[in-house]
Amino acid sequence: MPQRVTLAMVADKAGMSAATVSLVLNNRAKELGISVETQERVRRAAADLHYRCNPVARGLRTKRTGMVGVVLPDLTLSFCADMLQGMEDAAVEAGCGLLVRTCGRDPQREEECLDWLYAKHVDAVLLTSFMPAASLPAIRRLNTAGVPVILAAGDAKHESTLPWIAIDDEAVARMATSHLIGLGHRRIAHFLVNERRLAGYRQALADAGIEYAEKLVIGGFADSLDAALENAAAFFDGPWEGGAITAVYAGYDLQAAALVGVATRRGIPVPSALSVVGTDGLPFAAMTSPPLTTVDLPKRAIGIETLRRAMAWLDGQESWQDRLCPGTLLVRGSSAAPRS
Amino acid sequence: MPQRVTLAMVADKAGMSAATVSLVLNNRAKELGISVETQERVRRAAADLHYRCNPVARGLRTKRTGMVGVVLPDLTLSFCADMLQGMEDAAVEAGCGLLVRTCGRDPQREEECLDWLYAKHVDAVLLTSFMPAASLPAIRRLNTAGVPVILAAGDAKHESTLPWIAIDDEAVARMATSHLIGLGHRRIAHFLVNERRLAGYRQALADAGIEYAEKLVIGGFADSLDAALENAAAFFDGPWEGGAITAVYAGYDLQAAALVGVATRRGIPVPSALSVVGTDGLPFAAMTSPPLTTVDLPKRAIGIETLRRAMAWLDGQESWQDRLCPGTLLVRGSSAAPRS
DNA sequence: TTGAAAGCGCTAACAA
DNA sequence: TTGTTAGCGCTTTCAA
Repeated sequence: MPQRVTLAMVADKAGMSAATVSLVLNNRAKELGISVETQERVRRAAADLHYRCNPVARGLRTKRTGMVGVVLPDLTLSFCADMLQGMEDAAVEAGCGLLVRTCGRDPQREEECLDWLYAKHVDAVLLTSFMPAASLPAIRRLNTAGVPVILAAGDAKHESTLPWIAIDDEAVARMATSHLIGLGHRRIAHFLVNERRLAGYRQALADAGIEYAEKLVIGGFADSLDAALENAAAFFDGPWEGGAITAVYAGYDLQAAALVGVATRRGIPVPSALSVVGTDGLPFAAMTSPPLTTVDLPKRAIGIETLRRAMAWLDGQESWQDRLCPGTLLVRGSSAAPRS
Repeated sequence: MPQRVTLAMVADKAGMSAATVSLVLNNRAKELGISVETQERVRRAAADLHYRCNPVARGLRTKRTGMVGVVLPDLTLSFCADMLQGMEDAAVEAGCGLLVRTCGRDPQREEECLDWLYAKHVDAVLLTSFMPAASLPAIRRLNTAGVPVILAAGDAKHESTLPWIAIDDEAVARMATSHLIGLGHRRIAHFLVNERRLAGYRQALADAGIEYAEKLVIGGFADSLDAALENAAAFFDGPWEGGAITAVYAGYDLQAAALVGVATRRGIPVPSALSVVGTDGLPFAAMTSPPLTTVDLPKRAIGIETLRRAMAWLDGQESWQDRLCPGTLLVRGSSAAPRS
């Protein structure tokens, strides 16, 4: 197991002191007026030896590890995985590493993750949380140590106290609902996700002069296919009333897909007897038959944006531009005009 | 921005030397015979001050960063994301961190990722690669520095030269094909994934005394839905011959789902006119109608296993038990006996 | 324009 | 049984 190449070895080979080598390799030659010849010698030696700065030693001095911590609920959710991929894209660009941790939906584990990242001396933390309130103490601990924590696509409740990048849920829901209204639907049910999507749904109705009816709003958020199928079955057995409702803004793709599946199985043709619109843009939304009309969410873009914000903060540009990201309506086969 | 607590501060508070504190906190008190009272004092002080060892400083001394590098093609693929989640599960258990990097299907980027992790001084690397041959130099560089590289669910070609944990593709394909044969199918097409799955498919046929026909094997691996749909269309226009084939072992869920979709659209009932079996156990496989019969792959388990192997290696247990992991047949709606 | 020296926080010989 | 000492490899004044 041969030694890794150190600064001292490069200095030796170049016949320079380690200090000079360090300066040159960190591109501070210009500002300090180091002779071009010296620079050449140093770079040459470094290249010859394939020198790579040891970030551990550097970190000890500079108090910067070049690593950003990421806390996510679950990589198994394609939403999270996509966002993480975005963060990774931006991390490569920024030259930093991503230290990843998952915590399910457990606030206690979330706090543990944050504390663990604190101990690891990451430079910043990107957090996607359903309830950041619970781990506020850990967040504050990080902040106190100078580590920014940025909320990515998280719950809105703490948007005011923490920097964040989020999905414009209201616009997303409005877009989906308006699409259905534009097709001619008037009685549109909504499967609840959160307050903001509900608000968007209501707004779209209001804009079109359609009266809001509470009984058309269906709760019981499903986080598994089985739960979504049950919700769907209950819907057809109840609120749907054999056709009184001609369209559903399902709020999220899992539920939307379940509705399409159950409808098909019950001989209710989609979209002719019932239009269904989801939200998320998950892969399986394109695989149902008919394929799902949905609002694609910019998961990857949010990841990129969040990482960039963190880097900007570390560079001293505290331009805390919190941001709402829009979605994109993908019109596919599950929505159409109601049959008259 | 208050100082973080250091060992020296704990030593001060406990009225002990830093060395002693270090020893106690690293649980080496017993072996060195440090008095119980001293231990108590030290632990108490550490707890009072909320001391957390600085892994950067420790890393500089011990040459261990407590971080494992992970190189994956793309987190957007649920296969990769699931495996990463497994690695994370095991990493938490092992107390180490995961430094994640993606490289697409680009061998050059793969090599860059490996070199980057080398520079970061990770303790081990877990690699999922379609063609590890290309980055063998980078792998050797890591090995030379004492960093093990373990192949997770990768290509088999280099299984002999690198430690690996892989999917038992042959068994998986045999399982899927045998399921169809068991239902009574004799003319079973296969969409190609790799040599081993093909071998498993052939073996199942041979076991049942069914003759292998090359024209039933269909190439053109699809890595996008569109490509898979095209493949499916071509299949129905060609080899299927209006019903000569009663079943397909599609080799991977994306292709299987596309076949089901296209069949449905063309009025070919699944499974009564055509049975379809996939492999992967991807989320969308449960959302097609009918839901897909598939062989679920133990993505998460592979992730766990790979990380554990890496830790075992670092602990000096070089028990290189390379391992083939089996899949699990999930019988759902897309497969049934052929109508006679 | 370059080098010498100190020290980041920790661990591991070696002393005591 | 505990403390002293000497670095790990790097950056950063300060001095030359």
